[in-house]
Amino acid sequence: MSINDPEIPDIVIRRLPIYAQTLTYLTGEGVTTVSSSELGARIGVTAAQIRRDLSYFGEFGKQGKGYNVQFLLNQVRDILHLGHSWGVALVGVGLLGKAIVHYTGFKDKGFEIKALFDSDTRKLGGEEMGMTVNHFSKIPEIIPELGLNVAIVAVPAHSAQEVVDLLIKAGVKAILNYAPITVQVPADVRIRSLDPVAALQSMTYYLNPDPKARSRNGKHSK
Amino acid sequence: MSINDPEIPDIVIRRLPIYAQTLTYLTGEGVTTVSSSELGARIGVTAAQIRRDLSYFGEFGKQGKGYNVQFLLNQVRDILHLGHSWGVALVGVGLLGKAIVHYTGFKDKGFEIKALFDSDTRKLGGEEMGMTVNHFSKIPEIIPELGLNVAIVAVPAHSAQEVVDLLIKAGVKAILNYAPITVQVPADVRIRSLDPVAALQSMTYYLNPDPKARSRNGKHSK
DNA sequence: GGGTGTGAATGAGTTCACAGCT
DNA sequence: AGCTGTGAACTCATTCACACCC
Repeated sequence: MSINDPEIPDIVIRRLPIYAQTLTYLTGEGVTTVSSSELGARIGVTAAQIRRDLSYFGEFGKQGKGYNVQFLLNQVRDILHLGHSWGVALVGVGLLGKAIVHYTGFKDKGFEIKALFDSDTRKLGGEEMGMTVNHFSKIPEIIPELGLNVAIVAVPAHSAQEVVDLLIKAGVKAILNYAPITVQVPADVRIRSLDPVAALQSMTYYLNPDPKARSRNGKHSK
Repeated sequence: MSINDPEIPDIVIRRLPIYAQTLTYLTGEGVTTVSSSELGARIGVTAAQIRRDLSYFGEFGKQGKGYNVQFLLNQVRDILHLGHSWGVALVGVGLLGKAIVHYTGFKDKGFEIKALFDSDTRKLGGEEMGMTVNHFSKIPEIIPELGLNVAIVAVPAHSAQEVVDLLIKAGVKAILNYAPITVQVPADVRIRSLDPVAALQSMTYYLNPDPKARSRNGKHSK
């Protein structure tokens, strides 16, 4: 029941990292015990949802008491396989790619970038954080060699599908995509896309389209 | 019916930018007409979902024909209020913040960064792309002055809530949050968070926790 | 008393399937 | 013939509400 139960909804899986994150902050604050309603309030979901989500994986709480923060955090981390460091390939070493390589958050959380790829001949052979930049064509060789099955794609939209196809052929099973385009992957490969512009566009729907009018008549203060 | 219909599910709104993006690529390819099944195949959703989503806003297609790509794109852009440029405040000018300022994708898509804020005294008064870096304390003054109601938060987790509170008091109604923490906002404010680590963690659930074993016995090539 | 875990009820979102238009 | 727009059916997700336990 713990190994890859396909009946657990993906939407539940996507909430687990938020639970882990929040539990981590709670340990940092010295909180040892938390109830589903306290945790829910902190995350912005209902207590029932927290309890239902966790119930897919086991019984982690104590009636009348709540959850032991450290214990629950360990459990969630186990479920997500966060116990060891995952090696990651980064494709695309432009402005965004460089910011990603230098961001310490990945390594701190167990995702260590171990190989860099780009197609720009001016970048090839260059170094970032002690790693050589290899051409796309080296993907089929280097990725199996290093045993990587996680990749970050930070290339322009027009080469994203090509890059993703190469990665998948090389054995990658999880892809974080920064390119603003929908990429096709087979069912046994996971992909998540981060598109800041799409996120902004989905919020402007709710905004008054004429901000000048709003600021002029002072309606901006709620 | 076109102005802020609250019965339209947010999940539909969040798909519209993807439709707009895909329709934009289609115009670039010279495609003039598209059916719901073609568009769905491209995006990875069903034809029925496309038709249902669009039906919340009007009747944009022609039976037996499909949708005119340019017309549908214009309609979706109107719905999302993408017709003009939105002024944006950026809070946090660290590595990530700098990458954001220099990324041309925001301006190209109508989100123009017009003010920079940070709390680090070493950065204050400095410039990025011709804009001065102001202290957090200037938020209540500068944001209403420029009439901004969209903001990007790229500060460390520990100051995210404080910054968001300041922004909201200054009139911001839409926030793109890069800090890996859940931030509380009132119901009339929209917030979307981008957390690359959380995205990766939600995928490792599906992966074999021991990649060494996988690469050793060659199971990576499917 | 306080809080979990979970059947049952409800609500939300997706897909079916087809009438109707071109 | 081909494809939209949409009631109706269905599936999936959330919330209710309570037995049970600490």
